[in-house]
Amino acid sequence: MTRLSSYLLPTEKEAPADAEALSHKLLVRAGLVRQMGAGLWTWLPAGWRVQRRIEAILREEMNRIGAHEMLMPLIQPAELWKRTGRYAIEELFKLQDRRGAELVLALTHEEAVTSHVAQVVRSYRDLPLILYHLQVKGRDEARPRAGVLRTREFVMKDSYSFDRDQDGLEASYARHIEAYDRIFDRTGLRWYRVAGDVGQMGGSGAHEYMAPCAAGENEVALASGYAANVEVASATAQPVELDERRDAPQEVATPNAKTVAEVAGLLGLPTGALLKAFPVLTEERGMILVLLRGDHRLNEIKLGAALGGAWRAASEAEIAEQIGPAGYIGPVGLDGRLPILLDDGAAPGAYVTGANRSDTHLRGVEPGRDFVFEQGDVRNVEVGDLVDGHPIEIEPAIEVGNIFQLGTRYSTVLGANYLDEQGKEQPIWMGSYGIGPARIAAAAVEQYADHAGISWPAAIAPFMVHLVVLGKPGSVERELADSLYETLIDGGIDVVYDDRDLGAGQKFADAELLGAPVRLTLGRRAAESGEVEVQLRRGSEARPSISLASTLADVEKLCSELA
RNA sequence: CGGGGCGUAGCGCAGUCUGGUAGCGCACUCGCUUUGGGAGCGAGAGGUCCCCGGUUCAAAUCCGGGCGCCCCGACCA
Repeated sequence: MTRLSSYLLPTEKEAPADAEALSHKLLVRAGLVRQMGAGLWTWLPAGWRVQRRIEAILREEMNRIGAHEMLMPLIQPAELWKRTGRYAIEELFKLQDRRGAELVLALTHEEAVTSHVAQVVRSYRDLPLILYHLQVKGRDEARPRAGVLRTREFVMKDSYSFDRDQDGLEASYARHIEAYDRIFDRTGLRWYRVAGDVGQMGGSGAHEYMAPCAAGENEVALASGYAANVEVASATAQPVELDERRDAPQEVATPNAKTVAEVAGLLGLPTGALLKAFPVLTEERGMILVLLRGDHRLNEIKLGAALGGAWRAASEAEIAEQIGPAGYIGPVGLDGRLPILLDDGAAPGAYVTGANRSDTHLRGVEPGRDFVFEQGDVRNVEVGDLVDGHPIEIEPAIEVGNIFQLGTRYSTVLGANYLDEQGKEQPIWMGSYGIGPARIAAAAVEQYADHAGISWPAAIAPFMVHLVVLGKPGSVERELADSLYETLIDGGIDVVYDDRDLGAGQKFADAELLGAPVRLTLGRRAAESGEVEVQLRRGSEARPSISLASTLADVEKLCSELA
C-alpha cells in the first residue's frame, strides 16, 4: 500500500543550503534520505526501497556464483584487529563496553570471516568457499562528503572467497568478475571495470568498478579498449619539443628561476623540455633522485610500486646536504653517488636540468650520455596520452565496487589453514569483494537526473509506476483511480499512488522529482475517454494512452519493455 | 589534520556591522473560492536565535570558550 496521502515522502522545493553534489540535493529533495549528522544518513521509506532493490540484485547474482549469505556483527572485539595489525587504522571506530573491554566497529569483515573459517575449515575438502553478507560498516572518515557518497556508516555487500591455492583464488576472483559485471549491467548504471591499486593491503590483483559521474572522487583514464584508475594508469606520453642537442651539457645562468615554468619561460622552451628532479628517501636504498619531464606530474602510488617500498620526499635540508640547492638540482655529476630513476615519459633527447649550483641550469643534458639511470613508469597520465594508439580521456567517477586478491595475508595471521591431500598444513588463499548499494543509488541519480529531478533506471527505481489522480476526493476520477490502483497492486506492479488533495502542478512536480520510470495520469480527460495517459520519465516521452479496460496487461507490457 | 565558510520556524533566507526583546518566502492548520503544470483571499499555529559564560538597565546582535555542519586540500585497507 503506497498511497502518498499516508506515506512519508517529505519532498522539498529547495535543496539544503549545504548540499553540493547533485545526488545529495536530489535524494534529499525527493524525500529519499535525511541527514542525522556528518556522514550519517537515514534512508526514508522510498529511499530504502531503492536500496532494497539493489540488494535484491546483489543477492541474486552472488547466489548465482555459489556464494552463501550470512551475517556477522558490526561490533567486534579489538583483539582480532590487533592481531591483523589493523587496529592502528585511524578510520577504525574504537569503543569500550561498560567493563572497559575494547571493541571496534568493523570497517570490513576480513577479521570476522577469517577467524570463523579458521575454526571451522580443516580440510581441502571444505574448499573452495564463498561467503557474503550485507551489513553496516563503520568508518571514522576524516571528511565525510557529497551527501551519501562518503559516509561514516553505510551498508556494504562484502564477500570473501577461500581457496586452496592461488589458482583457486584466481578462479574465485573470475567468478566475482562475472557476478559483478552482471550486477552493474542490471543496475542500469554506466560503469567501467578498471585496474586498481593493490594498496597497503598487499596482494596480487585488484579491480574497481567505477560509475562515471560529476561528484565522483576518483579519476578514470579511458581509451578505446582501456580503462584504469589514474592512480595506476599507464600510457605513452605525447611528444614534446626538446632542447637542441649539443656535444656536452652547457651551463646557463638562470637567476631566481626555480620552478619549471620560470626556467622554461626564461629559456623560451616548453616546460616538457625540462627534467624536474624529485629527491626521495627510501629505507633500503637511501636517497633516490626521481626525474620527470617538466610538464608531467609524479604519481605517488606508481612511484611506491616502482620503488618497491615506502618512501618520502626529501626535505630541503637533506637535498642541500646530498645534492645541491633546492630549485637547481639535477642528475649530472651524481653518477655513482645516488641512484637516478628516470620516468618512461621522458623520451631520449636533450633536456634542461638543474646544475646543482644556485642560479644555474644545464642545457643539452642527455640521459644515458650525461648520467646513468634506471627507468620506471612513475608519472600521472595526461589527457591525450596514447594507449595502443588511442588517446585517453579522464573522467571523474565514483567507486561502486571493488574486488581484491588478498592472498594469505589474513589467513596466515589468523591461522586459517587446511590440510591438503598430503596431510600437510597450508594457508587458505583469500579474496575480498565489496559493493556499496548507497553509492549505486547516488551514482544512478547523478547519471540520469535532469532539470526536473531524478530519473531512475527501471531496475532500481523505488516505484515502477507513479499513478497521479487529478480530481477532488469523491469525484469520478478518484473512483476510477482508486480501482485502477487496486488493479495494479493486485497485478504485482510496483506502484505509488498520489491520492493527495493537491494541485496538478504539485503532483506532477513531485512525480518528476521522485523519478519513477512510468507516470500514469488519470484526470477528467480519462474519465471522459476511458483512457489513462502514459508518460515515461526518461525524456518526458509521451506514450499512447491505455484503456482503463486493459490497463494491467498494457502496464505490464510497458514495464517489461523498460526493464 | 591544514585552509575557508556557516549555525535565526520543516526548507530557503533577512536581521548581527550600529544592542532595545524576532521577521520574509515556501511548507503547515482552519474557512471560502479555485482545480490538467508548484492557485487566490481571509484567519492562524509554529522559535532554548547551536551551547555555556561574560559585558550591559537591556544581547540573535558585543567579548571569551565550546559544539555542530558544509566546502577545498591531506587522507580514504
